[in-house]
Amino acid sequence: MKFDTKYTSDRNQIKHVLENHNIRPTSQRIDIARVLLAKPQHLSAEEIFSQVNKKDDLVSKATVYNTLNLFVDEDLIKQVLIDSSYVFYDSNTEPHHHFYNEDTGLLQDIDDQEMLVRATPKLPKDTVLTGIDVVIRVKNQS
Amino acid sequence: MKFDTKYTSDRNQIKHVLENHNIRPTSQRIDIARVLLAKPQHLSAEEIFSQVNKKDDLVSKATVYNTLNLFVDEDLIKQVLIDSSYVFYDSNTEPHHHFYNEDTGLLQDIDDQEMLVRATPKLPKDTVLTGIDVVIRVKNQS
DNA sequence: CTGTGTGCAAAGCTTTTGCACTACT
DNA sequence: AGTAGTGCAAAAGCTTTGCACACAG
Repeated sequence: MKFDTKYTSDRNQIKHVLENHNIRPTSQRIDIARVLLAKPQHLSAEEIFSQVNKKDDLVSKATVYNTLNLFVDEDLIKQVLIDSSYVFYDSNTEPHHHFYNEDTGLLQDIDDQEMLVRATPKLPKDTVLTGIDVVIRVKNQS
Repeated sequence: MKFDTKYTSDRNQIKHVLENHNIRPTSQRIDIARVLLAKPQHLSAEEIFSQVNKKDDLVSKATVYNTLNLFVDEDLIKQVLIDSSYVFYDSNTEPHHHFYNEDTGLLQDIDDQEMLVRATPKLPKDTVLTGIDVVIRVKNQS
């Protein structure tokens, strides 16, 4: 698979990425996207908030949350649910799954080629598939 | 597989179930377990809180949360993470996976025999498996 | 009587809402 | 000038903490 060109720190490229996802590129949104799109990564809302406001207080927490929800709705990023009230935002929107280390809190992608899910259950009546989330939980060898 | 005998509404049986899981059977804990163990089901903390306090206010919200965490730690129930800040507590602790209907919010078990997961990725170095969570998201046919 | 365990009010989080403001048309 | 979109303070909601009380040894 070709490397997705959306990863960048260039404000102008980010502006185009946002526009491609039907998101008006305001300065707050560019600041937030700039943190997320620096590379494929998993960040919590809190981490994004503090990275965005590293220099000065530029963007409020409410805006960070609302913007992340917007990005998720527009398929720019994905939510990954790991732990009761701990949500990660994943800049990689390709279908993929995760390792979660319960000791360290580290979240790690599972290489697509290594993961084979034969999920063949009949869906409930009159429903269509929207996604499959797999989290493999591990802990450190004691 | 034999039907798990832990499902019951009998206070005395519940007392024994709690003791088998190293949980002191106080009246609050029996009230909470009684709601969960009535049958295999998925309930949110809020639903459990209101069912427990249906008649009078018997158990505080803090105690409901702390008790649910205790039950999870002692493997009496399982947490299922579905949606940003929506945690279900599942009285079925057998390994199994879930359908989640995004339109209705309904959470449904996937029959073990219908679900075949060939998860063969190499675990991260020096870690051991603790669990695999699969959530298949569906929506109503439009 | 002492030490461990328990329940819950209050505190501390995380997330959403409602509204003043902005900026396109 | 009107209307849709935006950002954020304040509100709401969820979960944990810390401590007074209860209970077992």
